[in-house]
Amino acid sequence: MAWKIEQPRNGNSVSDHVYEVLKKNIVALNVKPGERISENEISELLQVSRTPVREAFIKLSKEDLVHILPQRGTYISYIDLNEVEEARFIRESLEKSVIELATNEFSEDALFLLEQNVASQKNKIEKKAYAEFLEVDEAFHKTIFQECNKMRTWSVIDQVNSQYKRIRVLSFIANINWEQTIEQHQGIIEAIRTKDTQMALEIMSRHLKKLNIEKMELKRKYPEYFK
Amino acid sequence: MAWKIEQPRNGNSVSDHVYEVLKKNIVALNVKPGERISENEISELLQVSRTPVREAFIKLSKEDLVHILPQRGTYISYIDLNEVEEARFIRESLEKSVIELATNEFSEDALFLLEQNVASQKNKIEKKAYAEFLEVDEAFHKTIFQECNKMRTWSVIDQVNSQYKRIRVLSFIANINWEQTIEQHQGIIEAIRTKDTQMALEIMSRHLKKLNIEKMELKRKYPEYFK
DNA sequence: AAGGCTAAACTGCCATGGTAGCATGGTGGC
DNA sequence: GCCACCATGCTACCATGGCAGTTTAGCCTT
Repeated sequence: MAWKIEQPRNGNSVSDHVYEVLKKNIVALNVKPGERISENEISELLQVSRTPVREAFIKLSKEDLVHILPQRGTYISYIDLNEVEEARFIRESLEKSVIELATNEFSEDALFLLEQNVASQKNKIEKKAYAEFLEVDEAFHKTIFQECNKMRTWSVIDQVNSQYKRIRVLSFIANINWEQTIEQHQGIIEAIRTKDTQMALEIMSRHLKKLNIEKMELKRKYPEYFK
Repeated sequence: MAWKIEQPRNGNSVSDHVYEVLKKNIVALNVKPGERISENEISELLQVSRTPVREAFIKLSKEDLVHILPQRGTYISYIDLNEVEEARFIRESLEKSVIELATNEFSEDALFLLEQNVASQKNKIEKKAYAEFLEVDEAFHKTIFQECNKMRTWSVIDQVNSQYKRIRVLSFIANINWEQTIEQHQGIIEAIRTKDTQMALEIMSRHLKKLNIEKMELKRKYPEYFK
């Protein structure tokens, strides 16, 4: 129930703005799974009419972040481990395909960007700025897709992964080891640089499978968030 | 401009109904890329108010089937070969990952379904029922995902592929050889049965790369549909 | 005290009206 | 003939009202 709504709408339409505010709050677990929200409630909260709110609900339901029951109510979805696993499966498949491209051809400039990014990651961890770390982490992967000219593929991942971003937020709270994540990122850079496809595939695989180990533990610790 | 709107709405909401009617017509190329449509026009055509039409437009724009220019108009998207290629890339990646699962474990019942499906494919081709063939073809692939318990992955493909379904419709008109497609389907079944992962991967790869060859030719033949 | 009924209070859904932004076509000035 | 200007008519966007279906609360009956 601790909504954060302070962000301004940068040129976007009202509808997009509502969508983004809601999405951020859901993913950051500011609003708990199972909680009921309504068009009226949100429209008052954000001082807009019900129409854009409704449109935002529809978009969110397409990503399974909310669950609309016609004439009954709209609820924040519980985290569904089956769904998270399939999101991970999809992501692994696509990331592997792209990293394979990356080990064949990758510009120096983009490599530099990745290096910079990892430096930033270390910085965020030291400062214990976990939320910011997550963003930088995402940016790392996104950069690879960008350089391979596969931005649409990235947007597919981005969509599917709103699901499991919530799990990563939980990981923070549970304090999983981040050093390993950064090491893996450095390994990926190295593999791209040396054009070692096998190495890249293997690291990426392990990198994304980490989540598998965490999942069960998190569900045990925070059962109220799960289905 | 030859809309087909006769289908009844089966329990769906009005909004979903409008969405599906529009999507089918766009994919089937009943309405040409570049053409302008408006909330008013469609709402009159389907005898509903503008709200559900607008919601349908938003959904379609998420799949890049239409292009919304705020305060200006909404246009049917041209077929963008770059986009089609990326859709193909995504599909190849995911289909390969799933077919690998399928060669490890697949029930007899599901294998039987696939056999039946291929029989149906032959039938459709003989009857020259091309539109129906496309549906059965889709069902073939869908069945594999279903058996592997990866329906969400399928829905990702389904979404991304509305793009290139339009190309397949064009393929009909151009009369590409369908026998090869059916042969490949049979090959996939055989590979699953014998648990021959390598064979399955290779056939699937060729199966989906067929489109690559057709693309350029189709663009040459029907430039008015392309960007 | 417990169960059953009704009415009020919700929900999301759809219709409709108003508005700002943009395209277009025509007019007047040069 | 050319161009700046403005009126008109379009668009998607958002606000608002009414509605049918559902939940819930409270009263009444037993």
